[in-house]
Amino acid sequence: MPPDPFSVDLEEWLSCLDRSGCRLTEPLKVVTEVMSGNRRALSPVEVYDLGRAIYPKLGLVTVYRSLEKLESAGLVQRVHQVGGCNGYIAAPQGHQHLLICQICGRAEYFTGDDISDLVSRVEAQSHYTVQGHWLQLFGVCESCK
Amino acid sequence: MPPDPFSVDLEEWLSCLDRSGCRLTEPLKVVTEVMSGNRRALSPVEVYDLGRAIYPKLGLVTVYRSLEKLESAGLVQRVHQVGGCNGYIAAPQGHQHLLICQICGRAEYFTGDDISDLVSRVEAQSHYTVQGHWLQLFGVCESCK
DNA sequence: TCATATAATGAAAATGGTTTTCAATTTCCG
DNA sequence: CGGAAATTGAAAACCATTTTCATTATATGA
Repeated sequence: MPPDPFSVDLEEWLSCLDRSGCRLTEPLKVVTEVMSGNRRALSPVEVYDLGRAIYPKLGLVTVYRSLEKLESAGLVQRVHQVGGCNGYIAAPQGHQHLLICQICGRAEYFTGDDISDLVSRVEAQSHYTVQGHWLQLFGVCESCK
Repeated sequence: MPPDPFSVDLEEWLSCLDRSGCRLTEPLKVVTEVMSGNRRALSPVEVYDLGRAIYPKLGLVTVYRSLEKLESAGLVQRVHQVGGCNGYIAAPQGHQHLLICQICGRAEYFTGDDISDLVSRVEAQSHYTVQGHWLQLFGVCESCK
C-alpha cells in the first residue's frame, strides 16, 4: 500500500516549502493548510474562499502564487477534467494516478498501472520514443452511488 | 489496423455536419478543411490563422463556434497538454488514444490499451465504479529525434 | 426559380480567469 | 534588533472565450 498523499500532515508540507527556500508567511501557510487537508481538486477561487475562512485578508493573487510554489515543490498537482483544467490537488508520492468521482469530485490515487507492454508496442508501430503518460480514471465513489 | 482519423476526407466531414443539421456555410467549410487536414492539435487562434489563409474574412468567433459544432459532431476533440488545454484535433474512430510529440506537436492515435485488469483492481480497492478513462502518451516523433 | 424563415456570421462589447505592477508589509538572517 | 529581500494585497492589465446584435447566407417549400 503506497503512502496516502491526503494523509500527509501540514508540518511536512511546510518544512518542504521551507527547504525550497520559501518564506513561511501566514498566507502561504493558510493555502498550504487548505490544500493539504482536502481530497478534492480545488480551483484557485475555491482555495481563496476556503482560505479566507481561516485568514480573511488573504488575496486571490496570493492564492495563485502560493499554488505555484506548492506545485513547483511537487506538493500539489494540476488536475485536468472535462469541466476544466484549473483544479489543484495534493500530489502523490511516486508514480500514482487519479481516480475522480464525477458526482462529488472526491479523488483517490492508485498505483500499479503497468503499461510497459502497451508502450513498447506503440513505440514500435509509431517510431516515436515515449517519455511519459497521463492516465486518469473517472467514476462514481462509494457514497455517491 | 484501425482507420486513420487523419486520412478521413473533407467530404465525409461535411456530410456528417450536414446530417447533424448544420448549414454548410463557407466559414464552417473552411474550419472543417483546416481541422480535417492537420495532424497537430491546433488552438482556436491557429485555426483562425490557417483559415484566413483560405478565406480572409473568417472571424475568430466563428472559429470558436465551428469547433464547437465539429466537437459535438464527434469529428474533433479537445486535447489536454501541460502547456494548455485549448487544442483541437481530429477525433479517432472508436476507442483510441493520443500519442503526442513534445517537440513538434504532431500526434498519432493508437489502440489496444487494455486496462480492464487495472480497472477491476482499482474498483475493488477504492469501492468506486469506474466509468471511463483518459490515457495519453507523450514522446518524441521520428523526425524530431 | 424565387421567396422566405431562420441559422450563421462578424464586429464590438462583455466576461472571467490569470498575470503584472507597485507600494507597503513581513520574514528571516546576521 | 536592524535591515535586505521576499512576499503581500489592491488595482490595473491582459488574454482567451462568450455574448450581443444587426447583417448576411443558406436551405426549404411554394
